[in-house]
Amino acid sequence: MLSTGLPQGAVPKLERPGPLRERVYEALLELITTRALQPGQHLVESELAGHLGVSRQPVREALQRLNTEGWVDLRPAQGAFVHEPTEEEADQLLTVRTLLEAEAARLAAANTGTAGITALEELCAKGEQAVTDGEVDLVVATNAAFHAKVMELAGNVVLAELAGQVDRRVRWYYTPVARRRGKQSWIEHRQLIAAIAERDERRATEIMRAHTEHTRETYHRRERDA
Amino acid sequence: MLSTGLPQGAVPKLERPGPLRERVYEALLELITTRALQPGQHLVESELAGHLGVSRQPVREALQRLNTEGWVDLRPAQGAFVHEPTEEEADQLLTVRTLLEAEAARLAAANTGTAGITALEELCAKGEQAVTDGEVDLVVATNAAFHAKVMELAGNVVLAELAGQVDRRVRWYYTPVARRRGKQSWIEHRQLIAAIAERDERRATEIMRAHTEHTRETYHRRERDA
DNA sequence: GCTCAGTAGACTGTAGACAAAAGGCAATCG
DNA sequence: CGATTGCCTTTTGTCTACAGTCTACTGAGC
Repeated sequence: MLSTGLPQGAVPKLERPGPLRERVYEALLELITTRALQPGQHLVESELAGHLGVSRQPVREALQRLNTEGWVDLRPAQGAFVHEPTEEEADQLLTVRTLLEAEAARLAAANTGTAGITALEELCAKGEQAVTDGEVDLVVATNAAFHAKVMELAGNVVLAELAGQVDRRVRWYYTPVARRRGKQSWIEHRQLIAAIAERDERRATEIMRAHTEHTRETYHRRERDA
Repeated sequence: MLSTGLPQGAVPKLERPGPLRERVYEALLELITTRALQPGQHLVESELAGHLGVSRQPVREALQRLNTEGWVDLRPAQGAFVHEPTEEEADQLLTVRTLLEAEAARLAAANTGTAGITALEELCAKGEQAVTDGEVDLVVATNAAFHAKVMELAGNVVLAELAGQVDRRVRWYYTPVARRRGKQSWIEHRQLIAAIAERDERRATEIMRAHTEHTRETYHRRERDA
């Protein structure tokens, strides 16, 4: 037992910077997803290293990880290039996402208690408020949080990890789309919550499947309009 | 046009050693999956480096990749440890595998032509032969090849990549199990081929789902027997 | 005899240096 | 004038060295 009078939560383990490669990884991912680094662009290690104020090594390690996760292509003896998404790949990725999210919805319906329902409703309310306020960035963030919460309630760590990666890439490809469908999206979220609350696995699966499929449709509609 | 009289296929691009980190990665993965490196074991970089005849750097990079793929746990400032699979994790992994394989079966049913069917039948025949001959290792390898072929016929690269990783880990956890169910497994494979040939997506999905679920049951039965 | 502080060892995290390979450019030969 | 070949620059791939940190052991004090 600690004899100090310090409250437990107040000293959260002496915040340490964490491995440098992690921070470089985060930074690069941020730069890629925000389009600061454009698809196809050649990433030079020494350049990035100088720009971030670290040596080449952490940059290398971050690039390797980004490579295995599909964000950059690492051509041997030539360097790293920001991955260029193709139509086909985006479609395939969305198919997988639909699959994972639908399963998460099913598991969430099977496991979730009242506490989880409440949390989902709060996120939903927050998102709807953001839509009416027209705060686009907040809408997107809350949407991501909502899906993450469903994934958490599913209680499958492996599934969550995979879905996390797929989701982030999908969001990268479909950024312009996400901003288009605000209101309808949250109506569907409400339906999903209802299905989970009633522990109706089949309905939760179907609603989530339809929900993510709508994103695909919106994308293709945008394609035709453009 | 080349004016040399060299036959095109005879010089297959001058097989090059490939990046060192790749080979280290392959080597370590082999050592882990074959249980030469046991779960929980502490992997010291310099030790591995000396053993493989390379410097620490490629070993580091290989370990990082193994970490992101879930084979080793990388505790900060302490080193790499071979991941110790838990009951829960194995179960979750199997759930995800069922999901991915079932979807692959569905897509394969939607896309596959006669050529693909033939290839599957050949693999199936090979597997059945191996079962009757009692060549356990060949059975396992052919089984993996069969599933990989289905995944290829599905034509979804993203799905294939995810499934490849999940499959390999599942096979690691369930190695003892895989050797138990030989004959029944290939009967189910035959049913799957029939469903794909008839382009019956729903039936293909269900057969594959049942097929992978049987693995889980066999595992739990083994648990009780032990 | 037990606990705790101090110290030594080992390992990782990071930086810097060197060698090898690939691509581009210019000069030269047909 | 065009194609080819050789050189040069740039960038990666690998190795070695150093600093920070954690662990485990030893010895002294209670």
